[in-house]
Amino acid sequence: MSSFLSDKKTQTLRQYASAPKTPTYLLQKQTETMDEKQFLADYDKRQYDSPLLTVDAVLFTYHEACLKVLLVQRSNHPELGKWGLPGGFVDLIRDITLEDTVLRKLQEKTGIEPPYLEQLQTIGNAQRDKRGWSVTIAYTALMAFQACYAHVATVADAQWLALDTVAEMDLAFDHQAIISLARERLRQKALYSIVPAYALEETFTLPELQALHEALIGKGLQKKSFRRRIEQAELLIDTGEKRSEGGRPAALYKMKKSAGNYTFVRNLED
Amino acid sequence: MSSFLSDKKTQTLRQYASAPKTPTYLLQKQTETMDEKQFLADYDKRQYDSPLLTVDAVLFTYHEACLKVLLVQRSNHPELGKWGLPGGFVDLIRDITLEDTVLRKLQEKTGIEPPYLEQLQTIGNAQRDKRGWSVTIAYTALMAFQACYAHVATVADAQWLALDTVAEMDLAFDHQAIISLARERLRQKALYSIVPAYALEETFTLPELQALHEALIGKGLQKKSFRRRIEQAELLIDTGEKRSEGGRPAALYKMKKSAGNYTFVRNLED
DNA sequence: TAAATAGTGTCTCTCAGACAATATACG
DNA sequence: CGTATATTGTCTGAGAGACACTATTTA
Repeated sequence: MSSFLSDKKTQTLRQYASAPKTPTYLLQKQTETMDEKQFLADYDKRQYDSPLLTVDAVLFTYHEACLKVLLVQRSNHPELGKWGLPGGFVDLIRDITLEDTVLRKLQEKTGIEPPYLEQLQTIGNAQRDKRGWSVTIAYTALMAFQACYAHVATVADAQWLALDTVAEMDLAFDHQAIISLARERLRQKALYSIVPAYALEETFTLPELQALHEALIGKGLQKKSFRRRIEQAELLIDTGEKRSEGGRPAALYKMKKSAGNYTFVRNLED
Repeated sequence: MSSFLSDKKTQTLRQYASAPKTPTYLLQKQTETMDEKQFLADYDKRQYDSPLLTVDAVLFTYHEACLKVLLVQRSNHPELGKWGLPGGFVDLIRDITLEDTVLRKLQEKTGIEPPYLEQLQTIGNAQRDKRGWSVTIAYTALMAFQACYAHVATVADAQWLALDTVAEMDLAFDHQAIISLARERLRQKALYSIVPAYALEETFTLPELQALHEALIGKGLQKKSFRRRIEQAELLIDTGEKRSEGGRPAALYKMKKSAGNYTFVRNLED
């Protein structure tokens, strides 16, 4: 606490080191607010040439034993006609945060807000967009296929595409690389969390969740190990319902509120 | 592969769905390049009001049994006089990537490039800067204290401050929160990697590294466990040198090239 | 009953935690 | 030698991997 006070003192002193000898406590309030008001009034951020700023989302889902990602076909230059990630510009009036921007864009395409949204990475350089220096803040999102299928079907330029298919396509900008990055990060999460469960319906079976993790990790997992760790961490609630897939019916679970934040201390084998 | 081709076809067809009946393969090349050229010529990104974009770095080091962060005192409005993170605007001419921007800013203050630099998080909202909608791409960086001490001493507005001291200060913008975020992330890394080692000199002892991890985690660690996992993963090179701290001299190690990327499958206790 | 899918029992092996024991400096 | 710090030995326990076994459904 004493270090705090002495730091504040240093701060104030340095700030007005070369100012006239008026008592600091008077000078401070006045000049500070005046100067700042003046500054903000004069300030026009357009005088600084700044990079183009966009927000993009890699929205995954799992449907019919297949990882899919939502793409939209570009209706504007540049890269007109190519498929790419849903995204766009920040609306300085309507959006309060960057998440608002992503959610708004995803809402337009899917009709709903994804239950999982996390910032992935910001990519910015001089070459990724022909218009010049450009920055995109990329997000990873997960949602159930059924929850938005009807709405997506009504949006002419939006479509769920299997990841394997997407890998062969010529996407806009560096969106192919961004998808790879998102997938790799999600693969990691599959090793130490059950975050991928957000790509399933609200209730799901354990074999279903395991299959999703296996698809992400690219390798089979031991049923026993998979169940054991989830049971011990008490991440799921047994709904009591069952779902049959031709054999013994499987128990239907839903996630506990905080299940997405839980991380196992020990990873699954890579 | 066939799905790839059919996708491309869809793409082209959709793109010119309402265009005249000229053969597509002719029409495509022409109109596409023409339109795009025109578009890029007309394009002036300043016509779109976009958020203010900055880059900031949380640069940590470990010196005298103490975690420190490099802060600079602001010499401009807004928040003039307050201490904050080193950072600034992208130089659209000189910087090719966002990393260039951070490295340039850190170079100015420390005289060197940090051996560890990783994107932390991008924070963007309407309130964090009085000038309006503002976005900062925050990075975490680590470097040795000695490597830059001399240069930092020559920079009047830059200073290493202990994290405990910083926690009590009134920093510019949301920099306090960004530092917390960076610290928390580094704490996590201390549980499953030896990334914190980049905050030490190029050669260091194991007790030294352990002390750093303990400072980050906020809890004592078992010497044996700590050494064992590092030895088994073969992350360090024994330089053969020793350093004495009053008792038995400790072996001096340096990191292998890829040691920073290694993650243990099993975390230390939280 | 056979096939299919779900779920369990149990052994092994790896590795972190605990802590005692030993090693090598300096005064 | 006594003190300080570094390094090792070794036991315990948690939890993942392997895989065989049991359970519950449909055809």
